[in-house]
Formats: sequence, C-alpha cells, structure tokens
Amino acid sequence: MAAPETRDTIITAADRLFYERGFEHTSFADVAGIVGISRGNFYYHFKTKDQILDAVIERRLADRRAMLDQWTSEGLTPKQRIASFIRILLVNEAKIRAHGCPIGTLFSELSKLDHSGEDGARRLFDLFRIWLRQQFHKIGRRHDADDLAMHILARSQGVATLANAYPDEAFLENEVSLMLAWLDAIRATDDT
Amino acid sequence: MAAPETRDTIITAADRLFYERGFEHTSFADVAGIVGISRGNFYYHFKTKDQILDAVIERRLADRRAMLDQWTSEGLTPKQRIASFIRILLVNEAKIRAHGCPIGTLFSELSKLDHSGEDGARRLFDLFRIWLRQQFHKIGRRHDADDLAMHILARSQGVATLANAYPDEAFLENEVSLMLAWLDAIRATDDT
DNA sequence: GTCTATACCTGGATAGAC
DNA sequence: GTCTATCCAGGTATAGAC
Repeated sequence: MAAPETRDTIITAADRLFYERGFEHTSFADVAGIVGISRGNFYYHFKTKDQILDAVIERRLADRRAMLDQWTSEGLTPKQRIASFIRILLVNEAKIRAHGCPIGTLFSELSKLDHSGEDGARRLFDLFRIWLRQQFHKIGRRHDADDLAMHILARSQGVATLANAYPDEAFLENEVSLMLAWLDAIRATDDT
Repeated sequence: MAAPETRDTIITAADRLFYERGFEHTSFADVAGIVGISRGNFYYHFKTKDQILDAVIERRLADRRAMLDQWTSEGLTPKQRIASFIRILLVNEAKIRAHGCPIGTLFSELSKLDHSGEDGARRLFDLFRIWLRQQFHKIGRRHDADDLAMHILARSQGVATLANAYPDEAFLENEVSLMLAWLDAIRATDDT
C-alpha cells in the first residue's frame, strides 16, 4: 500500500510547484527532487506530464469543493457564505502576494499553451461560479445571480493579480473591505 | 539600413507571440519562422532571449505611453480620459477574449519564473497606475487618487481574466458598463 | 515499486562561411 | 546582415535490473 502514498506525495509536490513556478516551468526533476524519488520511478505513477496536471486539477477541485461544502453546511446565511469566499483573499494573503491566484494563474498559463488542460482549469472557475450563483439566488437575486457571481469572481481575480504585482502594499486589504461593503449593500431585489 | 527594419520586425513578431503563446512557450524558431529569417541570424540582432523580452516590454511601454499621451492632449476631461481607459476592454475585446490582458498575463508568467523581467512588466502596470492616479487627482480626489487608480486597474484585470475564461458570454460588456457607472458616480470629494 | 542508464528531442546559443 | 552547421543543456520518456 506504499504506492498510493507516493502518488499522493507527487500530486502534493506538483500542486505546489505548478503554483509557485508554473506548469511548464516545472520539470519532473523538480518534483522528483522534492518527493525524494528518482525520475524513472515517476513514470510508474504517471505516464505523462499531462496526467500529473490532470491529477493536480482534480486535487484542487476536491479541495475547493470540500471548502464550499463546509461553508454550506455550517449554518451560515448565504451572505455570510459569500463573505467567506471574499475572505479567501485574506486567508491566503501571503501566498497570493507571492504567486497570485492558483486558479487564475493556472488558467492563464494553460490558455496560452492552447492546452487541453484549459478546460480542466475552467472547471475550477465553474465550481466557484455555480456555488456563488446559488448563494445570490438564495438571497433573492434570481434574475442576476450569475452576473453577481461573475462580478465577485472577477473582482477577486483582479485583486489577486495586482496584489501579486504590488505585494508590499495595503491594497489587498482595502479591496477586500470594498468587496464586503459591496456585498453588504446587496438587497434582495432583482435589477429587472 | 536594412538591419533596424529586421530588428523591428522581430520585436513585432515576438510581441505578438509572447502575448498569444507566452514568453517561455515561444521559441526562437517560432519567431524566426514568422519573420522569415534563419535562427542563426537572430543572434545578430539579439544576444539572448531576455534581450528580446526587454525590447518587447519597451515596445509595449512606448505604445501605451503614446496612447495615454494622446488622451491627455485631446482636450478630454479627466473623467473622459478614465472612461477611455476603461473602454480599452471593448476596443481590444476580441484579443482579450482569446488571450487575456497582455500586461497582466505577461506579469503573471514572469512572476512565476522569478524572472528579472518581472520588474519590467511591473513598469507597465506603473505606467497606467500613475496616469490614472493623476486623472483622479485632477478630479479632486487628492487623498485617495491612488486607491481609485488601483481599484480600476484591478477591476480591468479581473474582467480580462474572466473574459478569457468565458469568451463567448456577454460578461465583458456588462462589466464595462458597471465600471463606467462607477466612474460616473465618483464625486470630487475625498473620502477623508 | 524503485532504481540506474539511456534514448531522443527541443531549444538556446556559438562559429564561421558567404 | 544573413546563412548553414553545430554544440550543448535540459527535459520528457523508455528499458530493464533490482
């Protein structure tokens, strides 16, 4: 039963390196070095680099899904749940300043590679988009729930990008406050 | 006098490919193929790949600077100038849907490579940030001009990222409308 | 399941002829 | 200024021993 453990360790290491250095810039040697196995052994667990990417995306999907599920089952109101989403920027502040958003930067990279994994990365956006849409729907914003979801997703992405470009400034905290204020001002009435 | 032309053509081709495929994923052979020269000839014009990157960044800086200078000298009000900035998203809509923001995606990539060019890419953000700050300052927002500049920069970045992820949706136009409405509501009074 | 050794290719970079 | 030929490093992937 040692194999699954190694496989898991590889995914964890690859997940980290893909985030910190990017997918293409990360080599098998890099991952193998961290895991402490030989490059040859790698191919016992993953046939190609794309397979590791797929596994990393699945891992990220599972992680995020678990997080959203927890918020959903915690007895929070929909608004409080959306606030939790916004506060991800604060919880992961140090990493975002250093490497940007793990979802946004991965998508951006794969998009340029015209890589098939682009679809996988988009599923990460979809996960949040659909979940956010549901929350806005519950608030009563039935007609523009998706627009609001996309709006808050975009704001988060932009904040992550600029926080990465200007990591030593108070910008990130300021913007989170603005987003929470925006959320607070949301009323249970549709635009139309 | 043929040399400068070739050099210029190389920069133009590299600029396009770095945007469409990313810096690292673009090879000398790719650029040479478009320009129509041999790989060897390349090194007469640029000693290293980093030198091409520097030239591309300088080119982008000059292009954007010229655009901002034009708006500044066109007799527009500061608000109208900021609106012009926001409408970049519409002017370049097709490209943004296909490849994201040329500045944001370049920065994101170089950031992960811990590349020295990261500083160059940040200068592109700085160019817009300082210019936007000046416009908000002229409106009368002396105390939070920089915050407002960063806010609109971040919004633009986020919109570009998500428009790239969901290119076939009306999202981009919706968000531009929201940003213009936000701008319209700005009053000449400081927060403090 | 893990190792070493190695094949093979791509891509950056150099040398030197024209 | 442009070319061809070539070197070399790094990276994916395979073969086969242990």
